Amino acid sequence: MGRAPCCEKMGLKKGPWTPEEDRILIAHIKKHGHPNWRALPKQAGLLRCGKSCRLRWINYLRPDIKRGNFSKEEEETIINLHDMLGNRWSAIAARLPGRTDNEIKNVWHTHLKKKAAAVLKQNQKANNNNNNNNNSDDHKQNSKATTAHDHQSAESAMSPQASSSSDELSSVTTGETNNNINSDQYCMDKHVKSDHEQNVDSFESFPVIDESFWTDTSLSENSSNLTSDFGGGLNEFAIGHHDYGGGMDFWYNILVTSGADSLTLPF
DNA sequence: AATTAAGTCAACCGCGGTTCA
DNA sequence: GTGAACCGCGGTTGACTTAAT
Repeated sequence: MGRAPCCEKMGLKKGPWTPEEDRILIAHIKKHGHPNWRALPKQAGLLRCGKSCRLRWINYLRPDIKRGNFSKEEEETIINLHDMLGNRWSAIAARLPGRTDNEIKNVWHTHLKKKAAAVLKQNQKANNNNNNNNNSDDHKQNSKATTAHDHQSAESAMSPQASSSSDELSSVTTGETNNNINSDQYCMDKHVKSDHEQNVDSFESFPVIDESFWTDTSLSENSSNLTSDFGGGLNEFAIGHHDYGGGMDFWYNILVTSGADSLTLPF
């Protein structure tokens, strides 16, 4: 199927935006919104393609953009989420209010990748020491490492908090959320899991879950119980909406069932 | 002070998914 | 059912800035 070019190249401007262009774009969106990005530049009198306008608005001009350096909490959140989600920048950005996927992507490639690699190196060193001291732990470590994010390259699977067990998955959230989740909320997750604690071992032998398994928040946003046939030894999974209130709408549990067994993983 | 290398980040490109006629 | 149009995403580029020599 032939695809029309995203915009007519003739006469359209490229490169950095001028303050005047910004002003025009902001004024137009304030007045008319952006129901159709392709038509917008023409209506606004901008010599840009719709794509360029959209990008400029999303990444720079939107009023709810948070500018400035990333906090330590935000950086840790990105590392943890990247460990879980891989390069799904928009999904990561959805959990960091005011930050854009582009900004997060840049910060990852410039700062955090190295940081995470250093942590990995440290962990590997520590693991080696542990292995030398106690070889009987090997099996447990390895089986626990076989989780949903295990498909990540070594480069991305760095975080000690998020990568070692499902307990720690529950700590992966935004800096904002970290501030909001108190120990009781953690207990909620842990309690759910402890009900199934005796089942955990049997789930450790599950096949690696492909990245496509993870659903976007937008998908599960409106469904408190999204269930599906999963196959590959799993009969069903469900994504449950954790309503903590106070901005915690993006917190989910994942229920995985296999035969009579089931396990709820906080997400 | 001049040059080069490394780091940063805004913007572009191309692709896949979705919608609609 | 098909194809065109559109949107959103992730990868990449390249201009600019800063640090090192």
